[in-house]
This record gives sequence, structure tokens and C-alpha cells, in this order.
Amino acid sequence: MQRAFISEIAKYDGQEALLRGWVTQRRSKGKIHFLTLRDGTGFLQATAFKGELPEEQFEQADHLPQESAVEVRGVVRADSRAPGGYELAIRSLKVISLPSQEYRITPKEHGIDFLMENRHLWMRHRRPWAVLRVRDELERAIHDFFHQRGFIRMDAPILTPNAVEGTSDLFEVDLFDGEKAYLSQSGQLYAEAGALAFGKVYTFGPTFRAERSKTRRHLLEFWMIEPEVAFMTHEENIQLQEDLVAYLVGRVLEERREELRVLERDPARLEPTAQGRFPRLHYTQAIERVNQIARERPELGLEPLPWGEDFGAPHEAALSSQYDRPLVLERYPAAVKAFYMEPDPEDARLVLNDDLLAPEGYGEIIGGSQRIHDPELLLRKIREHGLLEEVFDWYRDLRAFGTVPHAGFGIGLERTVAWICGLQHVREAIPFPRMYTRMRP
RNA sequence: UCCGCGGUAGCUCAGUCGGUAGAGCGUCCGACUGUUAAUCGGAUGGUCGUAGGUUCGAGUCCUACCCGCGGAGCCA
Repeated sequence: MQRAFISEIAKYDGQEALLRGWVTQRRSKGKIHFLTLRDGTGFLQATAFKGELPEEQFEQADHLPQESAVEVRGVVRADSRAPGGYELAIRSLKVISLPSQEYRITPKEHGIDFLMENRHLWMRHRRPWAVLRVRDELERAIHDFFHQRGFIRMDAPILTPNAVEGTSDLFEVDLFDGEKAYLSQSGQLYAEAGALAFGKVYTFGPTFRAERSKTRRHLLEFWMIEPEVAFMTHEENIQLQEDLVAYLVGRVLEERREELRVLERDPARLEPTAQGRFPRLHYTQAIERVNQIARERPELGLEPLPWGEDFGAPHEAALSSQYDRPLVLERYPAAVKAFYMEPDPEDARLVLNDDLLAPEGYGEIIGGSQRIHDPELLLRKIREHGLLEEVFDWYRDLRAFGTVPHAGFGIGLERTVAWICGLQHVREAIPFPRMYTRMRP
């Protein structure tokens, strides 16, 4: 008999099937035992009726501990009393292995720290199972989106000699003879080299930020996707971001319906995003809006912001909570942004950048900009920001030989997963989170 | 780094005024022919974060430290 998978169990309605998997839960009614099985593709209730399988196996079914590995043969049938609508009536049961100790993750409530301590086992359970399958869908959707549009995936190095943006802390790595390298905090500069070689590229890889952050939005190690396109302008950059995010949400709504149901994530909250047409605010408008909200709703305790300051997380939340889909904030003051951003031709105090804020308070998931392509301007900005010219010699070469306007952005995978799944914390959006307070398992 | 909260059974928590350490769940045994985190009966379970102090007596009060959770900053 061929092995059946739970994800395709409906095909076997009324037929015999062989399942291999694990016991996640067990209930007994005396002469009926209910076993919930999982096989990686899903979860299924199996029933053992006294008399329908050998007596010895029926007895054994009543004593199978959680996470016993089993091979089960039986008849699949639709039954409205079974969660999921189908169940397997067991005809024979073979134990592959029994747990050697008591399983720690019981069907009752647990705190997040306990679950994270047991992440390697917790992954087996419904909720992480659903989240990580959404993550996988998003990863593939990202590759599909860019390849459909003629992008080349180009991997950036992880060991790098310098900081891209001087502000964040870097993880230092010992090389040879006292030399140091750093773990990449962005592949952008390399993506720019790729854009001028291939036209359209994107990077997809791990990113490291050595910040002692203890919020639900930060990880030490996270995955970032950074598209970069030659000849692309600021406006086209924002459009690309909108197309991407709308596509990603649409894919999850189409392909990961069951996972959203497991997570009790209301698809209606995501549907507006899949339509696109994201609202946009210029920095100056946004400042006015923030100050208006601060005046009208003093109960929020929002600090008024003078023009020229960057938004804090509470300001971003106040702004984005006014919309049912992502909000684009663009053209920030140059003083609060990175050295490589192209000045706004309409207002020299500003740069052609944008942040994309996910709705429902999830905050920034994208940061992007048009890059400076004029060699003299770039050199001036490097000096103004107090950066070492020789560190950026190869980067300046990109402007010395056939420079063109170009733009790109970075999208944080875990923040996107957290938002789409409705998670409380990005640590659930990655298989093994690396945080200031957690390095294990 | 700063601010707030917390650490008691395997898990989630209660513990009054300082006076013999508690519950539910889990686990084990038993009952039950449709359970949905089943239910019912019985059994099992403790370095009260660590160190020091006050006291006849500390889970409880004091001091220091450690660890965790949430927020700020930084950002994706």
C-alpha cells in the first residue's frame, strides 16, 4: 500500500490508506480511542474502535504517549464530527518508536519563554507549523515575483569590511593576524554593483544587527530581501514595493488559507492590501498629521514633532493606524537619513526615500531610496557623514564608469511574516530566533 | 543603555498580617462506544531565581546580584 499524506487525505475518502507520522494528542472513550496524528503536511484524527483492529494494538493505542512515532493503516472517511472533516478508522497500528521521556509541551497553556526554550520541539505544533509554512510561501512568492519581472538573484557577501550605515552596531569577526571583518547589516552596496551589471537584481540573505533591542520587532539575525534596479526612479521604486507587497499578501490569501485559519488570522484584514493603491504621505504632510493627532487625541500621549526630526515608533503607529493597508511615507529630511540617498530636486533639504509601514501597528517593513549617482555629490556626502573615503573606493567606481540613476529597497522577511500571520512578536516568524536574550536552541 | 513588570511543582499560576507549601493541567493506574485543551475516581509531584541580612521564626521584610518579559532608542 502506498503511503498517503494528510494534506491530500480527501482523495482517499472511502479507501484504505497508510499513514506514517506522530501522535500529537490522545483521548479515550473506553472502547473508542481518538488519536490526533500529524505527518508534517497536516493534522488528522484517527479512531481506534475495539474489535476493528487486533486487541493487542487496541490496548496499545490507549497508552501511546504524545510524540510516539507510528505507522497506521485504515479506512479514510468523511465525518463532520472530526476536526478537518475527515478521519482514519484504524485497522492496524505499528509503533515505530516510543518517547524515552515525558514530552514537555502538553496540550495546555505555556509561556513564550518555555516554548522558545523548546523551539526545536515546539515547531511540531500547529501554530508554529502554520507560521513557518506561511514564511515558506512568502519566500517562494518573493522569488517568483522578481523572476517574473526579469530580476536576477545575486547573493551579497555576509562577511564585509565596513558598515553601510554607520549608526547600527556591527558584529565583529576575527579574521587572520588580528584582522577584523563584520557580519553584513545590508547587501545594498553590492546590490548596486549588481544592478549596474545585470539591470535588475535582488539579494536574499541573512542580515545582522548588534543592537541590544528587546522589542517585538527586532532580531539580531534576520532575513532581508534587497532589490536594486538601474534606471529606476523614486516613483517607480515605490510602485515596485506596492506591487510586491500586494502580490505577497495575495499569494498567502490564495495558497495558505488553512494556515491563516489555524492562526485565527482574519483574511478580511489582509484583503485591502492585496488590492494595492497604498496611501502615500510626504514627510512634511506626515509631520502635520502627527501633530494634529497629538492635539486631537491627547489620551494617546503622543509627543509633538518639530519639522526635521525622525518619527518614533509611536508616531508611525498613529499614522498607519488610520489606514486599512500599508502606508508609504516619503521624502524625509536628509539629515536623518543615510549618505547615499538622492536629494529631492524639489526641496534640497529632503531625500528621495520612502518607508513602507504595515497596518495594524506592525510598523516599518520596507525602507528604500533612489541612490546618488553623481560622483562628486557622492564624495561630498561621504565626507559630510565623516566616513572614510578609501572604504568606499569600489562603491565610487560604480559612479565613475557609466553611472545612471538607480533605486532599490530592503524588505524584512520576519516583519512581513509577523504582520501577515498576525503575530505578537517577530521571534515566532523565524525557525530559530537569535535575540539579545536568546541564542538557544 | 534607560524605564516598568516578573522569577513558587514538568507547565500555567494562587499564597492574606511574617507562623507546618497550595490549585488546575501534565504524568501513571482505573472507568467510559463520538472525543474536540473530553469527563469521572485514585496516585505522583518543591533548592519558593542566587547570595547575604533582620527575626524565636522569611515564599512573604531589607540589601546586592542574576535571569526573563514588555516598552524607548536603533532599525527591516
